[in-house]
Amino acid sequence: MSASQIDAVALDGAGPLYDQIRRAVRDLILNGAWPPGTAVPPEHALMERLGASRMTVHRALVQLAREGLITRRRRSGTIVASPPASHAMLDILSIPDEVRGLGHAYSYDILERRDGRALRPVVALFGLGRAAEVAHLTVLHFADGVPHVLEERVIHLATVPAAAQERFTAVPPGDWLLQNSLWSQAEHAISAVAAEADQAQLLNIGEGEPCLLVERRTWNQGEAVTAVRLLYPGGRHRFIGRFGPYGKV
Amino acid sequence: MSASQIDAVALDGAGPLYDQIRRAVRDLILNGAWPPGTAVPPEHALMERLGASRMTVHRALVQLAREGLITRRRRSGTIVASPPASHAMLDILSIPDEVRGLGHAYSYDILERRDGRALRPVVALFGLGRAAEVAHLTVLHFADGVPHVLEERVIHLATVPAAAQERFTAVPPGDWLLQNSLWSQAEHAISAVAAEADQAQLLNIGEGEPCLLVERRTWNQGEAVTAVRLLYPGGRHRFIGRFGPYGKV
DNA sequence: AGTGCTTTATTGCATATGCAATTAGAGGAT
DNA sequence: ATCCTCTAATTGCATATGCAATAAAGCACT
Repeated sequence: MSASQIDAVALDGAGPLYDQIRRAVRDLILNGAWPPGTAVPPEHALMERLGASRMTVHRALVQLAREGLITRRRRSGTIVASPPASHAMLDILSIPDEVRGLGHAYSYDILERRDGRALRPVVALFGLGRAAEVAHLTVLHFADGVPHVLEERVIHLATVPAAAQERFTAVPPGDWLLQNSLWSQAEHAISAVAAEADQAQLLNIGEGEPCLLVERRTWNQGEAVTAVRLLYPGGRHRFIGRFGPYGKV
Repeated sequence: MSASQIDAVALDGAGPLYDQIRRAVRDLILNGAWPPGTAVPPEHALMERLGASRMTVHRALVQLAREGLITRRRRSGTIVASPPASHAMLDILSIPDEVRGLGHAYSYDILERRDGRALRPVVALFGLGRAAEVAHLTVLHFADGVPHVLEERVIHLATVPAAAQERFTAVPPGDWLLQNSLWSQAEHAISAVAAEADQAQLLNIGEGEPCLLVERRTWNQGEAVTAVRLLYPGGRHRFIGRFGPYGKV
């Protein structure tokens, strides 16, 4: 832990001390200053730096650990955790994982790629400026060689400049983005639609057959990152979630 | 707080003391011994009863408050909270609320009701005994008079005996169950299907049109409570959720 | 180099103490 | 009764202290 890292922890004076500490550390993690794997200063160091008692620092860190942002081990210390790759009711962030989890062999094919100015609907989707540079991608994912899901994706190149050079030959764009970009907020919508002719052909189903459509938009600190539409053949897929009265189980 | 209520708090000796206390109180809430609104003993009372220090009791209760099971106010004390009526990404537990939230007038119609022995598929759904008594209900929900969602429901009468007498004239069965039954676990699945002829007619859409199908099963302490299939016309509905890398936002 | 022992840094847990903030309820004044 | 004030019950927060558990790091000996 370098001096600059511990000096970055700064309180804002608002609310209880333990919560100021919790938010200070949380913000350093969420905005990328402390990427996953970074060592969080030990309680004694934070204690000195912040002039708080150890129990107060402890309380803040224990809470962050419960929230999953950090991992703590006796003697080893505290490190920033890797964000979980799956979420709540929909374990669909990584399509390779999803397919392999079902016991199938995974493969994918980039059908089309076009980089350039954002089209009007994309601009509307994110509220971008008219001149925003984006990458448009169409990807078909297979399970045991059978079409599994059709992905149409837009990546905002101003937010993820490295994507302009990336060919996505080894890793599909969704997984690549998980590892090469930060995101702080996402929104998704689920609906049912009838497959259009070209989509039906790609997915090897009949035109008009019901499909699950998952649309997801992702931002980092208010800046657009990516938007994706995933079209699943309805007969073959269902999303399952379990929960209790007070939240996920 | 009667003596019987505080005497019900019992530790199991497993793990940290604060966590034993947390689980003891949590279990009393989840299994219905302390229904919503019940006063939880003040910290001093629990302290004496359990022989723990106030800070330890405090830690357990603060955590339960963060989890949403109890509400605490200075001087007033601590009470058991009402379970939230909506969950995670899918705010679909109360259809009246859902419809009104969209700005429409809500109404519903019980199309059919049949009480008796569970049919074979229902038995399989829940793993019930062959002789289990259930209520089968078909309900159509309207938004501004337009069909909104078709509900097919099964209620396990052994778990919710009061449902046998209830006519569901004032409150639809989903909402009635929320208020008149306990549940500790639920599972739901979302898929896309084509509307069958009779369903399409009820929903006033074309046969074969894509629909979102939400299937939910609910248990209390391992005993089946209810199962429901909700069929939403696909063109008209989408479920939206927002979340961050570490969970719901 | 490896092997086993000891030291020590770090977190986990529980207690005791004190004061602050909130507000229900008691009691008093009108 | 109504309003006001005061009291006291209850939770919220921070500190200080001590010990336990864990495991990394160092060290001694082969």
